[in-house]
Amino acid sequence: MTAAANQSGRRPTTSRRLERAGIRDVAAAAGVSITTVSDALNGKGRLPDETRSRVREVAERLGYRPSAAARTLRTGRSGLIGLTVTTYGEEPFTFTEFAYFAEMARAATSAALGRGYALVVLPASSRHDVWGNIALDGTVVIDPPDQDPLVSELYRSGVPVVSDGKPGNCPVTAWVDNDHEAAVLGILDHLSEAGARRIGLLTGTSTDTYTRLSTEAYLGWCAKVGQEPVYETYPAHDPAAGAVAADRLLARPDRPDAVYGLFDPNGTDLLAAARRYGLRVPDDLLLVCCSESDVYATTEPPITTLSLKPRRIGTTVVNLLIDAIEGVDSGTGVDIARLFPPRFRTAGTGPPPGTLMPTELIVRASSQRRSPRTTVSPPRLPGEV
Amino acid sequence: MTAAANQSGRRPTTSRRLERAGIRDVAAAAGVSITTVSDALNGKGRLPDETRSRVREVAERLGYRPSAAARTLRTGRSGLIGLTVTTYGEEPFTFTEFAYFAEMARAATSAALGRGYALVVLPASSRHDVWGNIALDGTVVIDPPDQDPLVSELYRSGVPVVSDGKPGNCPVTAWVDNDHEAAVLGILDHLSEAGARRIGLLTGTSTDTYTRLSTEAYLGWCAKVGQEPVYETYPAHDPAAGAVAADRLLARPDRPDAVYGLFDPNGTDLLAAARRYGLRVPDDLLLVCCSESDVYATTEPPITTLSLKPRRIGTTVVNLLIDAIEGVDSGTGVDIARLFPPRFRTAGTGPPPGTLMPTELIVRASSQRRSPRTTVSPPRLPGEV
DNA sequence: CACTCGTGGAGAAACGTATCTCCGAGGGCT
DNA sequence: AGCCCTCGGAGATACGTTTCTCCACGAGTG
Repeated sequence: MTAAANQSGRRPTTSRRLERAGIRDVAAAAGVSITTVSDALNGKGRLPDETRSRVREVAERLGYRPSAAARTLRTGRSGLIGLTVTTYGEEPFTFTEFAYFAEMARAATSAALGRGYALVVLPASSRHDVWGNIALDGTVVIDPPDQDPLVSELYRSGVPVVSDGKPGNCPVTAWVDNDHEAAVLGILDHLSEAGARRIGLLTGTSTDTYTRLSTEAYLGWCAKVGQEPVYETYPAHDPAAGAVAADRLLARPDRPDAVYGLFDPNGTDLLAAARRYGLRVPDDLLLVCCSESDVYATTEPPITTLSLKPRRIGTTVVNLLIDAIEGVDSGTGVDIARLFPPRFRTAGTGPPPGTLMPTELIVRASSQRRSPRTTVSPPRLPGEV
Repeated sequence: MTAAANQSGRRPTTSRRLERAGIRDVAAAAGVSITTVSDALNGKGRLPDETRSRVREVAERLGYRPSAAARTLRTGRSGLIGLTVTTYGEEPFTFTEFAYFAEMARAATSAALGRGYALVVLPASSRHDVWGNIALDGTVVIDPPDQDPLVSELYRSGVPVVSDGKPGNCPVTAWVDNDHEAAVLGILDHLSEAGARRIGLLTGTSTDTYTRLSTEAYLGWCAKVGQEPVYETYPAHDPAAGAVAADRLLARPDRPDAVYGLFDPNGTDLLAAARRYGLRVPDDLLLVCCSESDVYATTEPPITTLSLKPRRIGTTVVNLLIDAIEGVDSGTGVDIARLFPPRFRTAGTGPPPGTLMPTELIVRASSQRRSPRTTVSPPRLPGEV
């Protein structure tokens, strides 16, 4: 083996530490060329099965593991996909803080792995330039703000970017988002049907697409049905502010008789606020909030939630991204037409193709006037089954 | 520029597509050698500040981004750390399913990023060999089972491995774990002091360290105080089985008057089972379960939980791993003595160094006989703030 | 004057793979 | 007999860094 290695003209160093076997060593041991080894292991080239299996066996015996770094350098593919959330905060890294992110990230990871890619979770910015140190085939960006410099930088360096959340003004390869307008309108209609006369909204101050589109849909609906808008805003990343805003909303003189909260904790906050003001849910106040958490199935009363189906989003985003990565290939650009079937594409010329995904309203007691008699805090009597 | 590139003797191809600027291009544009560029950008070598800044400026102007792949190939460092959970299931990828994993992974990610590394979440196994395709500087393994082939393989190929959970028979570089024995004994004592006469245990069937050590501690305690063990086991990854096991435990003729549940959902399951059997908590049944979820702060009654402090674990694991990675350096092995101060090392000769971290018992109403009168569902009176 | 020594920097060898090009040897066909 | 075609495989190059080695040169120094 040493002879073979030297014969191939390298490792002139005297101190032969134990090193991982390279493709050269396999070639020498199998008595073939490097090309043959590469072809045999990767199933390329034209080789008789006998040679192929022999090479494979030798490689196995030597414990040969191809160097991912070398392969990446050569092929330009790393099999790595970045996942980042840019909007919410910097360091504390709110990932998995909200159930939405956790679910979405999990689905994305699974989808990526299913296609042979791995996910790297990255912050929008960090002290060390981690981004520059990692070879990424593409990036998934969650909720990019307008003019996100990170996205622009990535796009400029040729890395495909697919965003979760319709991008405001970022040049992304593609995007996926829920149909927020339809979702909000659906909820408002649902609440109206349940008897709501004045529907309030608990929304955020940030400018991300979700907040913006949802709020706009609400305002538009108000204008259409002739209701005066009743809403409170707060910085969505501040949990304490949410409770305060919920309180404010219910303290208004024009107190709504139904509220939709855009963020996950709004449900409990609104419920608590309602209790403070002596409002019974759903009798005096109808409640819906957007959340992926199943704790709302067991609150008192259970709260109707809007699910954004983060699993579907995560899966779709990753698949779109990988399609783009593998489509870039040798051509000068992406064959977008093939990647995104028209049925899912928004009409338009220049802007990147987007996919709108439906949401799901999980109707529970909190938004039904005539609900199966959910008593407020039923004190179950000690007794038998 | 093209002239410069050709002058350096490459790119004989006629079709000059737009390519990312390489270090050569920067060198040519700045009128220095490649070495100088590399040194200037990496702050190595001996260069006058003037040269350094000039090179930096040229690189900036050209939008030069060093190739992570090439750097990795050359240096043998990728800046990537694998994170994997081997025990629980295969495909569904239970990550972030339990709050423990989510918290731990988040802390690990943060800690890694803080030191310039990124985390890659990987499954114990997948169809595509993702492991082989990624250059990993090290790996964090959560709860490795005995004789984990993955860990062995990693260790054999020289990748440092630090495990969360004391490894049974795996050759890891280091490990971190909670002091499960102390935790269980503490809980049992706590329950005894609260008046428990017969303490039951809800535990798992799997052989991971956590389950094993906890169960052994329980059995040992029973033997010591002379109580007959009362416990039920179930496959921890099956949520439905947990409810059934909880029911079994409370249906026994030798029904315990206090129960400790080893897994996150046990609290709600036990609570539900207690209701079914008409047992009041904590009056008829004391309850403690191990969980990171804060829903137990708002259950009826609030349930005492044991927190494994996953954030601390995640941070420690990653720091230990990076210490090992950066300690391996050029020497033949790790300078372990320097990395792990004696105060945290378990005594022993051969086995890998381990760190035991404390847990925290969050005492709530469910484990206190004389609790501050937590009324069942206090109906707050309608009124003002 | 010969010498060392520090400064600033250039050259070139890896790192380990994938792949493009090319080549020899048979074998069948005309 | 000459020619082409396919099979099986070898050689060499490029991917883009980092880093080891070495060199030129000017200034002190004995």
